[in-house]
Amino acid sequence: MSENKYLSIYNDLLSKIEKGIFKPGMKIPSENQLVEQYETSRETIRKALNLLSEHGYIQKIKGKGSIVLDVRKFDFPISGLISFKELAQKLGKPSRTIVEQLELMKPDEMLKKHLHVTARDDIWKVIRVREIEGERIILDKDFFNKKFVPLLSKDICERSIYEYLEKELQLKISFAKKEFFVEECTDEDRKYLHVKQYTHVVVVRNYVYLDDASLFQYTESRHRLDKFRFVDFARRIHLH
Amino acid sequence: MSENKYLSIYNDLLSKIEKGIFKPGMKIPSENQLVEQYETSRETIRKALNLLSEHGYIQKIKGKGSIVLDVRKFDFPISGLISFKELAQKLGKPSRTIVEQLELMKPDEMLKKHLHVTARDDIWKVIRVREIEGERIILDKDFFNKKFVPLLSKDICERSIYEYLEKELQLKISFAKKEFFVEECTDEDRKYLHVKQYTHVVVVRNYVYLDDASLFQYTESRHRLDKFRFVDFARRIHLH
DNA sequence: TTGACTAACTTGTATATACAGGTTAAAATA
DNA sequence: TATTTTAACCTGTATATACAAGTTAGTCAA
Repeated sequence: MSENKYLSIYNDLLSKIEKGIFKPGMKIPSENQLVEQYETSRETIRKALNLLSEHGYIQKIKGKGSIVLDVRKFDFPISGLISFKELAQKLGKPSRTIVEQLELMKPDEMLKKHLHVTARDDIWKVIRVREIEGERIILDKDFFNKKFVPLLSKDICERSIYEYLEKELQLKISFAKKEFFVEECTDEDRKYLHVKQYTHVVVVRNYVYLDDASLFQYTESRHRLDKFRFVDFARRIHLH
Repeated sequence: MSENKYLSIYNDLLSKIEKGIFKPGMKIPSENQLVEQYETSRETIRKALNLLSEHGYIQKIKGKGSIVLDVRKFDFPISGLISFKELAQKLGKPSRTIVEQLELMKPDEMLKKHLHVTARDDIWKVIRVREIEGERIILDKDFFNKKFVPLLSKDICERSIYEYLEKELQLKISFAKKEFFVEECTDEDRKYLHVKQYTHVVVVRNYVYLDDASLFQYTESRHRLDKFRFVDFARRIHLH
């Protein structure tokens, strides 16, 4: 599958945790045992285990071993970089994406600021509504610099833009910065979303960067208050 | 300072980024140059650089080097494990902590569920209000298992519980899981916070774990809508 | 029986080496 | 001059070794 040894070991162990072969509270095999199982060196095993640890799947305890953490209660991984399609698949709820707008435009002041572009650049603007169990919950406004994304179609936007960007265009999405806050409903929110009686929406500003640290996408994701949920895992660094 | 080589290098490079000695967009010295500067091995340098990369301070580019990312626009690090005291210091705004309640109690059903305790356990309950620039913005409800925290005082709660736990009790706080959502204001919210006209609050459930993966603290942090802000950094894993 | 010690495990850190593969600029060639 | 090649960098991965330090269970002695 993967030509990368430690990543494929990470993936293998992760799937064993997700499938429940390794259960929460349980010890996974020691580093030396894994060295034998995967026929590799200890450092390679440690790279895989450290990734699991950083992402909150295991806890390493010096002298004892690694135990599996309980992730089931936190099975809503908006944290990290995951597309709506991937998320919807994990949730297992009937969901749908409706493309409301798709056009090439010149950047306004807001975009010049958020997407670091000039008036000469062309920008793809995509407005999509995410429907979960028949309710219009999320309004996604995506902006791409045409320099990185020459062509977009309604069909691509309905399926998964990420899949298109990574598989077709071979863009290497590397990291994202997210900013969360709450804002009053705009007319646009009321137009596209079923906001019910709510006066506010949760806004997630998402800045997505490529491999070479160039900003190529800005997304504003507007969530209906009552349906918003976000989960985060963080480790504390002790300087000792 | 630190007896740990790669962590002290991480810290040193981090402070150079924060002080602006290494500026955003700039290349930091190559791994081999850092090997000479710090008189250590390349793997040790790489451990420090990988930490910086995971935390969003630098971007490593194969064949080229590592460039400093722009963190100034994201200078509100609620992400990660940071106490209110540490946060307030970074913000540089006048802030105050008011202890509204401090008592030893038996767990109710909610706590039995969230703190994984039995009816026999004693629980410290701390209710504090965080005031920023004179406004009551955040309501923190902390619950500690007495097994881990034998004694608490009003004085400790006003200063920093974390500092007390880590420095005095030598507890090793290791990781936390956070859950964000929006909820309708309760009477308690209205009693303790200046909620203004708002009908909802942002709730952050915080589960804090020690070194050995034991859950020792549950916190419910209730933020006034308009003042809530959260920032997140995430990297995408490519299986290649 | 109790307590101290020891041996055999565990993970954590530091080092060295080798090679793969991306980047860049200078040197060689057409 | 324009293009190709090469050499010297850069980071990424994989391996091996050594020792530090925490945990555990069994052994031995008081």
